[in-house]
Amino acid sequence: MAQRMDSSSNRLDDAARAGWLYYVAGNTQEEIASKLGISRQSAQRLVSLSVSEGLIKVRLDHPIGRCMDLASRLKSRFALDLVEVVPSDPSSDSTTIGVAEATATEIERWLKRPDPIVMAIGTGRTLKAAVEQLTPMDCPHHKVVSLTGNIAPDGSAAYYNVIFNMADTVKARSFPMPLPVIASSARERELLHAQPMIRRTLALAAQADVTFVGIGDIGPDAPLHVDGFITDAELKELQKAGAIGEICGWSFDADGKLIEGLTNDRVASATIPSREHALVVAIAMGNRKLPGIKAVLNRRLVNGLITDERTAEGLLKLL
Amino acid sequence: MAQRMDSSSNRLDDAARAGWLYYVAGNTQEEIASKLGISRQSAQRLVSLSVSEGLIKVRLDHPIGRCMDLASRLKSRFALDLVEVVPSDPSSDSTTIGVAEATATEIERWLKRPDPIVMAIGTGRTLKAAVEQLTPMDCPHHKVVSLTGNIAPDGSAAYYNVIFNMADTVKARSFPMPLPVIASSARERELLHAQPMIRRTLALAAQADVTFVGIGDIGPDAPLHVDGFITDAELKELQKAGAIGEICGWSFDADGKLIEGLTNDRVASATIPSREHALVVAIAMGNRKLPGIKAVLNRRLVNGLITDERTAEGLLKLL
DNA sequence: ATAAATGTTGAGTATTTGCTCACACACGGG
DNA sequence: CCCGTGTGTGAGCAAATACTCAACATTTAT
Repeated sequence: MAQRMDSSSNRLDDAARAGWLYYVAGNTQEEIASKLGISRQSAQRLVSLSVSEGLIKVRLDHPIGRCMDLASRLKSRFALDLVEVVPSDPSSDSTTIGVAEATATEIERWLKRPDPIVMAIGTGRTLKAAVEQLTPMDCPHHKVVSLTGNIAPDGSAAYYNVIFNMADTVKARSFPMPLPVIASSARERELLHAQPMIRRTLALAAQADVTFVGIGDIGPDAPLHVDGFITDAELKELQKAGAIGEICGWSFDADGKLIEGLTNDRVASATIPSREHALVVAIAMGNRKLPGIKAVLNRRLVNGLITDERTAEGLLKLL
Repeated sequence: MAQRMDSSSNRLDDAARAGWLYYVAGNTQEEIASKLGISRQSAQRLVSLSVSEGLIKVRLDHPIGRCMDLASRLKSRFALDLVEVVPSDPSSDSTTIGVAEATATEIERWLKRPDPIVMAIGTGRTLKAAVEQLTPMDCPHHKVVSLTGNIAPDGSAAYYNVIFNMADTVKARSFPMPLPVIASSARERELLHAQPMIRRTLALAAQADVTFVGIGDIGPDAPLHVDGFITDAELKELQKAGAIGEICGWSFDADGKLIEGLTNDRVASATIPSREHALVVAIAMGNRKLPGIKAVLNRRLVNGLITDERTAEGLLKLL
């Protein structure tokens, strides 16, 4: 007489059945056990087996599901600690929509902590949009320090410096940098950085617990140039030297390596805090920034990224 | 300035995120809580929301998954309490493969119970195959009662009567019916049923806790005819009267209604136990039996069904 | 403007689940 | 035939999860 089919396939069948009863039918493992005439533990093992054997597939039917999938791939691909991928709005070419809100949420998450932290903030349109999304809070125990100078070339306050807005909204102690973004000479930068107050601010920035920076591109519409921090000639020189992006004014090439000389000799911003000791989050989206983001990630300059779906896809596709 | 997007979509987003972290990334709810900066309870609610909102879809990548899906549809469609759908072997046209094993499993499940039960058993090829799959056990506390006579027209033991095989294998107390399947006349049936021993057996069958019956077709190869219980002429008459299937010899039409007169006046089998008080499981598969199964289910003659994938599909497709 | 209705939250608690361990049983080699 | 070896099993326990409740916030209706 035909013997029972071999037990291994039987076991997988049982596992499938148990998994189905558990995940699809919503049975408890004890119910499954009694239905299958086995002990609860065995039911548990079967359910667990159905998962480990890959019989059970869960998927998330929500736009955000895709985002989180991309996020987790970026995370492992670039050894990141924090990745937020927000849904892309196909009908918008804004470079802040979504990421601004997400960044605000992430900033608030840090500011909600009861223990005092030091948060460093870069500059740029994206960060400004993010800070505008912040909910007013009361965080006198936190310190917010700017990584970049807040003086525009014409002597006015740099429009995209966000430290004041931020400090206002969240009532934290703020540490702006009363400096130009790019000094007129390397010598001037040394002098400025030698001032005790600036030194203290720079030191504070260096020990930030968390840092948020934007990434600028060095294309024809480079923000550094559009905002008047660098001249047409300086932009061209940077491009010729291979610069494809900048963070807080520090230009880097396609490998994420800082350009030697040129404007980098005069950038008055604090150096980007080390990702070794803290969370350094880059916020950037859009095709124009793609090569810059790629370079930053490859070079491991940051360990956090907030971007959108489309950009995330681009990053992963570019190998 | 644009306000935060309305909270309902935000909430669903969070739910999706939580659901993703929970089901896809395998985080614990406490981890999710800390990552999202909310309380553990809120994380639990979000996860639960993601499920109840249908954001999370689980599916089973195993042949049996389809079976259980079919089973659950049959269950609700025909108000059944037990449905087993086994995978179909496309390369086999056996009418017992799979269902035999499944039936054996189900029978064993009942026999494993420590409290004494009464199990009624019909007859037929399918049940015979099922009983042959039974694992030897020791169940002296249970009673197994046959629903049909075990005497073939030529006076020999009916081949497909399974009560003896079964009792042997599981060591249960057995109650066969020393009767022909179909008496020679209505009057003879009355006399036979009036015998005290038969009456007791019939009474026992009527109070069975669980019943397993096969379904026979009334086509050209009707088992009743092939096995010699009815003549060619009787088969034709039944067909003309609209019979399309039989259980334990009781013929019924496409609505599941018993044929009046003809062989049904002489069927010596016990009446099929009522599904009101017990589990009555029909075991049947194959296209030939499809109309019969359909009729039985529509008429609610049984509250259990063991069949295969293909047949289950057929049943659901036929309206 | 007030009250009712609705929804959200955290705390506490009961239930459910995952894990470890010791043991039993079958299989295959010496 | 006996003895590893390895697989499966159940008990017990720790962790994780689901549920209930009361308080509070927010919206809606009068």
